[in-house]
Amino acid sequence: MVQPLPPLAWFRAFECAARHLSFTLAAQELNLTQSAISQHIRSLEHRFGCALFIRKHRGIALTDQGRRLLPEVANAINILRSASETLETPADKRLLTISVSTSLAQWYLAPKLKYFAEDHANLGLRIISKVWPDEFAGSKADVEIRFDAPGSAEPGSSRIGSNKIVCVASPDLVEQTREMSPETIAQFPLIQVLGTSDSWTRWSAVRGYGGGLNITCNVESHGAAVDFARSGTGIALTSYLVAAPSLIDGSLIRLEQQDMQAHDGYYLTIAQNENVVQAEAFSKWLQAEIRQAEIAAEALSTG
Amino acid sequence: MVQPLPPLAWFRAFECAARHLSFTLAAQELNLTQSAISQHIRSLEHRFGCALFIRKHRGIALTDQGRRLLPEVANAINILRSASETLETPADKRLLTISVSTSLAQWYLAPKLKYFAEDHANLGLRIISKVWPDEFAGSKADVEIRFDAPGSAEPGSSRIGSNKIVCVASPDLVEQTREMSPETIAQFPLIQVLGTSDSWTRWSAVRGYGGGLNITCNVESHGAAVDFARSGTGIALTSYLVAAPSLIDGSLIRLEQQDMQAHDGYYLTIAQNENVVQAEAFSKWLQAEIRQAEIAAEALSTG
DNA sequence: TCATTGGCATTAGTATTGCTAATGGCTTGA
DNA sequence: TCAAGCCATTAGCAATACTAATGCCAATGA
Repeated sequence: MVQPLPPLAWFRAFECAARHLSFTLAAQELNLTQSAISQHIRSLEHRFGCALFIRKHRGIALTDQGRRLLPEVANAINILRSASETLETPADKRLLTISVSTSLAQWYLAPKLKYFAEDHANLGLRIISKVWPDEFAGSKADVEIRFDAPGSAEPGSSRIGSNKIVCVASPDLVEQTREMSPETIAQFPLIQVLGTSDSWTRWSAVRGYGGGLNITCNVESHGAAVDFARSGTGIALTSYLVAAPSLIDGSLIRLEQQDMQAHDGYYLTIAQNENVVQAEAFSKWLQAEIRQAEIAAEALSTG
Repeated sequence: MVQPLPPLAWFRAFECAARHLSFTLAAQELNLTQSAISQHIRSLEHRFGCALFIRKHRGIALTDQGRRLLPEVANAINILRSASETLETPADKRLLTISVSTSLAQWYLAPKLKYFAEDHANLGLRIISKVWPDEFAGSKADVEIRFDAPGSAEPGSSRIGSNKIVCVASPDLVEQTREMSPETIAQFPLIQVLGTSDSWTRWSAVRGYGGGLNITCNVESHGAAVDFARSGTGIALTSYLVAAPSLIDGSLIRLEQQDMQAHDGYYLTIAQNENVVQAEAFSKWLQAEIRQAEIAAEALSTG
């Protein structure tokens, strides 16, 4: 059975106090109070069942045991400190490469990445925007967020966002805020996103609409669909998470209370490498932004 | 400024997991849960800002950084473990020498030391009883408890007990439990402790009694005074802490509600050596026993 | 002689950390 | 298809770390 070693903090307190022959000076060096040092030393002595220092008025002296322990502890601490310093990459030399769908680049990274960057001032960021999933192959990014079908996603990836498909349009185009029927929606010019099965055809089936569809515009991404919709080109059937910022700022409005469950979605993968911690930080930050945007958009549509 | 090192527990978790290539096996070896190991590794990776392991299904592999860190950490841990083992004296080879006044030996250690010994089963105890303070000189005991005057006590010693002097006698001798006046007390044979200024003379002065004193018996210690008082030889003026056990068991009763503040007392000194921790443990135990006895005796006298 | 100073010891209280239990996710093998 | 094995994560609680405050003591200087 492995006997637990004392905490490193106790060893450090001991080594530092022994070097200074002073608890007070050791406290200053280690950014603790003299009380903390005193307690650490005492705990170490209790743990070993022997005194390491002789307490004198205005100072301390090492006992024989303390003298024997000191070089060993100093050596071990030096090894750990050196190893730690070797391992730590200076933050200002680190570059995080993020390969992301243009939709998310446009509607989340462009307007918001500066906030992440502020919190990670010494972290370099390299953003690569891509449209099609196969463009990501061999890209060697630390973080990848690609738009893909469930079965095609990378092993170890996780889906992000609420997985909703919504009908949105510029308020100028539709000139009303009441819920629209599928029949009315179908009368407008429609914007279709290519490369996904979440299409107007699927929308018709889900809504039980059997009439014609006036698809006048095909775009390559949800981000583009949002762009065109904002300019009044037509009604877009698009990803809620991509549309959320525009719903929040009023550039777009939802035309149906009911949303459609998305088949395809955004999948995030983190490379297991020396940047994994930064990649996870970015991933968490982005997903928080998305969630926040979706919640805010939701609040608007029900307020 | 010294950057704090990660806790040793994190390093140990890392080293052990790296050696086993398994968090689960590392947990078994270190007597933790797999969850604890996982969290330690994760914390270490966050601390260093890089991954140390590549997680695979059913196992882990070291990253380049992990491979670099492992020998350094393993070395440091081995140094600390070896140093710790060298320093720890096997408990069953330790002998605590206690040099103590016969009064305390007789009335506290003889009846109660077995309880301390039970809690410290592997600690040898050597009790040396002494009467006169000068007998302690050069005794090289780990703990000394000598009866002394305040000014003569060893530097660094601390006084123990409540510092009260009381009049006690066997209930058979005085045949009453009512408070006795000084005049009545003085009619009885009196037992005097030699070598202390807390004498019947001082008692007379404190009580404002100007008559004669019937001192028929002089003894060399408070413990002996208690002994003689128990056998009905006379009324003893003695230390409350020494008399407390006899007051508790009813062998003696107090004759005055008011006690006299002691001038002399029992002074405890702990040698600063490799037994300091055990000496302190003993010291605390004994003082707790004394306090407990005095409190119990007090409760009886006011109940 | 006495007040001051400096340094260690101790305690109480609070914040932080360490750990377990429970559960989820994922891949592999039967 | 399902069980098994292993890592990841979360919630909750116990244990620890630390500070602030204070006590004690001896040396020093006025």
